[in-house]
Amino acid sequence: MTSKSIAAELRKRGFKLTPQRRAIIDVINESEEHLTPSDIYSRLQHKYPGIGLVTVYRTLELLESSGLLCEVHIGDTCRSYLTRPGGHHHHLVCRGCGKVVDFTDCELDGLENRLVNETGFEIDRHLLEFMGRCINCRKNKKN
Amino acid sequence: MTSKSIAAELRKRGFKLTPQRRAIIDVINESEEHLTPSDIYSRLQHKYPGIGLVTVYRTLELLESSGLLCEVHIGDTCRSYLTRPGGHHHHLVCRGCGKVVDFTDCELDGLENRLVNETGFEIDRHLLEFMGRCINCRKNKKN
DNA sequence: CTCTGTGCAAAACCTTTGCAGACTC
DNA sequence: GAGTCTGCAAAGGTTTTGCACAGAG
Repeated sequence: MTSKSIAAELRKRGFKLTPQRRAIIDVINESEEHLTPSDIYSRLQHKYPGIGLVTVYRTLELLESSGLLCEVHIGDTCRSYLTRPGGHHHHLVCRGCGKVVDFTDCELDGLENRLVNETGFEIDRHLLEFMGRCINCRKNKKN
Repeated sequence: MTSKSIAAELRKRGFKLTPQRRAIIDVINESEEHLTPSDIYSRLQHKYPGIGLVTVYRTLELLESSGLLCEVHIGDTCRSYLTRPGGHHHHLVCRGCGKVVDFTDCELDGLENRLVNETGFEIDRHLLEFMGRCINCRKNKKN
């Protein structure tokens, strides 16, 4: 998702598009990795000093509740974010460099139906992530 | 996994089996829900007062690194724990009451192979959870 | 202009660490 | 007994909140 379309989406929902929000979106968007709030904050210091950590938190909450960001769970922390390609998708995360590759088709319908039948649950969401090492980290040995 | 076998497992690894650890294991084990460290701490207060929150944290770390506990990610917090049935398995979590049902066969080999081929990643782990409402919460309307 | 957003400071949590004494094996 | 484990206190982080001012629409 481009930062432009995120900006448009925000406007559509009646939120203001401030330079701070734009900067935060840019930082997340330019990264191939998933970023924690402090990651984002420290990257902002270089390019857009003066933005407060509080603003980062508030912007992340806003973007997340609008469905414009998604979380990555696998790995060390559970609070790291990515811009969302839009729609249903899942992540393949590199444990070396943190790079995230998305994929969309998760082939879980059969399993989901079976679980519904067996348990009586009503299922409305699932979380699927793979973790491993990306091709570069495998070559470099380190990481 | 029974608390007895967890205790045995601990001993096998050379850890001491203190009353505090036993109490913490019991509390987690007796719950159908996934529990956060403070959940566990507050349940301990009733039955085993005097145990410190610090001990809860240390015991959770110990149990987790021994593979005797596992985390639940979907939902509000990412730090909630369950005793582990042992071996590869996944969770189906009720958003109403927090109840967790395990299942083992995740049918992800095909998908995993495809991702390996397409991305060059080496995949060593995956996280799969379903969330919904259990049969009781559906009946009760509330939750 | 209005009303949302920001930054600062501080509060509220959550989690980890250091240390002396207690307890398991 | 030896060495791990616990509890307390305190430190270190992270996240949230209150409030006055600034800035987007």
